[in-house]
Amino acid sequence: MYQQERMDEIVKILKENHYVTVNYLVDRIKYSPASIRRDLTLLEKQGIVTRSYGGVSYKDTAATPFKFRQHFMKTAKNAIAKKAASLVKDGNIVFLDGSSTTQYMGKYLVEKKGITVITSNMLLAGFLGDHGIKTFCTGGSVEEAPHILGGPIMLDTLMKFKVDIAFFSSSAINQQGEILTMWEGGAQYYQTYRRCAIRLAYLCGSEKLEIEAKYVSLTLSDVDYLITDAHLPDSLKEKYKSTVYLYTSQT
Amino acid sequence: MYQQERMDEIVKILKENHYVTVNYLVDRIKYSPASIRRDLTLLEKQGIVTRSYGGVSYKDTAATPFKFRQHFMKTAKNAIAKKAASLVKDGNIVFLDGSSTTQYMGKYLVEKKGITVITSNMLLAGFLGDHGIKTFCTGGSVEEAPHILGGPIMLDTLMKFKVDIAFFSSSAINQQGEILTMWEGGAQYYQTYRRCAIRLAYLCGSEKLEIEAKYVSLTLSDVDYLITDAHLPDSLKEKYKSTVYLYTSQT
DNA sequence: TTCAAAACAATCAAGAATGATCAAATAGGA
DNA sequence: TCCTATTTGATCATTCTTGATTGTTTTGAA
Repeated sequence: MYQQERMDEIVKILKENHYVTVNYLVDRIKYSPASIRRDLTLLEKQGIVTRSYGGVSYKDTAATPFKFRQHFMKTAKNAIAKKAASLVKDGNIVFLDGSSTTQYMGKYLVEKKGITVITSNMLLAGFLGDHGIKTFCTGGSVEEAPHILGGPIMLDTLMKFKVDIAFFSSSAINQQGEILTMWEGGAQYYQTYRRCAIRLAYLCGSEKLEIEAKYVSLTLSDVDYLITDAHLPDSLKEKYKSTVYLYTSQT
Repeated sequence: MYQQERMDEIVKILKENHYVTVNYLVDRIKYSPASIRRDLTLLEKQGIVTRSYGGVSYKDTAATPFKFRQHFMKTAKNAIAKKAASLVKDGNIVFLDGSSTTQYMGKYLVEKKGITVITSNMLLAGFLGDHGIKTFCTGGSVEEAPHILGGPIMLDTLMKFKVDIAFFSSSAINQQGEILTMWEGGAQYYQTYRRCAIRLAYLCGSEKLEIEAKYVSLTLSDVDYLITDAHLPDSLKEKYKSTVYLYTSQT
């Protein structure tokens, strides 16, 4: 059994149980504690699980809800969001996906004139609507995070719009400039964004850099803007500088 | 058992009981009071519980990102909502419109097994999703009330479902049993509900009775259930008793 | 207000889990 | 077949958790 296979097994077990001890995994997978731990370290890095002393739990974002407060905190996500919002022109039709980074764009978007926003984040939709922005919610199935929508209905609705600029975020981006996701359906989402939007902006926190994840969706050459708070490795910079506008926001 | 698992257990116990004593937890979880207390300190820090001398209570408002408290107040709307929810059978596909009355149905619906809910109320969608109900949000344009969706997108999405029972409310109902609305597009909504749903239930607070409004949408003979807290005039009772199940809920 | 009992917080030693390191085992390619 | 690069499991030092002990705070009754 290889590492990847083990990690798949661990995720499978966690989907059934939500929480298991390391010893339980050692028992079931018949590998040394050291190897299991290594797998868990990786899975945690990919954001799939949350480790705790003695065990692991499957990361359901619903367990750690954040209230929709539009702080003016000096976080990395905020700096990225601010830069991202500056790409929106008055009158634009804008799409924001359900990621936590795009949520931070809310408070910067309310200052724009005559824009229309489509989003799959219900909290964000409510916030923008409340602040006088013409807002559409995509609809769809309520996912793990109880305010994010997904599924085919969400994509169907999105495709009804001619979007000027779409903002999204993903699980990871690797050395080759491939935009990756941890879950099977993810690729389809990003590819739909690409089809619907004239300009596509990828928001990438530094924690997502040079990490591997399971599924490939787009490559950097598919996006028009890359907004990050990290310094990209030179290999990526060279390779994509002709296709991607790079913005590095410092906090 | 490790700390994380214990904390999960504590939250689970609190979801059932709202308040428990520390000793009770010690008894049930079979760990030392010191450890239980440590767990509680952490849970309090995370904003999940509130400690008090001798016990803990569950802070359920923090658990949902929506400021959506489902009171058990003895209001008229509540009585109507409770009766309405009793019409939902386990496994049903249910539609709830964006009216304030249907919103009260949330807490009664979380007790049903295997139901699917479609709604144009974003707060309700979040609440139900958070409580483990398979939930779809219709999508659409964010209307005056910043958590209610409407417009053609909303109706398009709704029409994708084969709904067992739909619940809605309107502005008024007149002496002739005509269901009225104050705004131009309203009729189209109700007519769509009728088309999509096998059974249609109309929730009618007493304040809506025998009032005139501008636009006609359906008549009482189009709906299967009329749930109200008011005594209908005999003229209406007579006229429609063969087609409508009438429930009068007293507060 | 005072007092005793119960609950709580702080501290500590023992034991368990973890991370870092390294040698052995394994896989893949020449 | 041999060689190299990677993966694995064992070892050991470190960190974390736990329940007991101690002293402090809160509570409710006198």
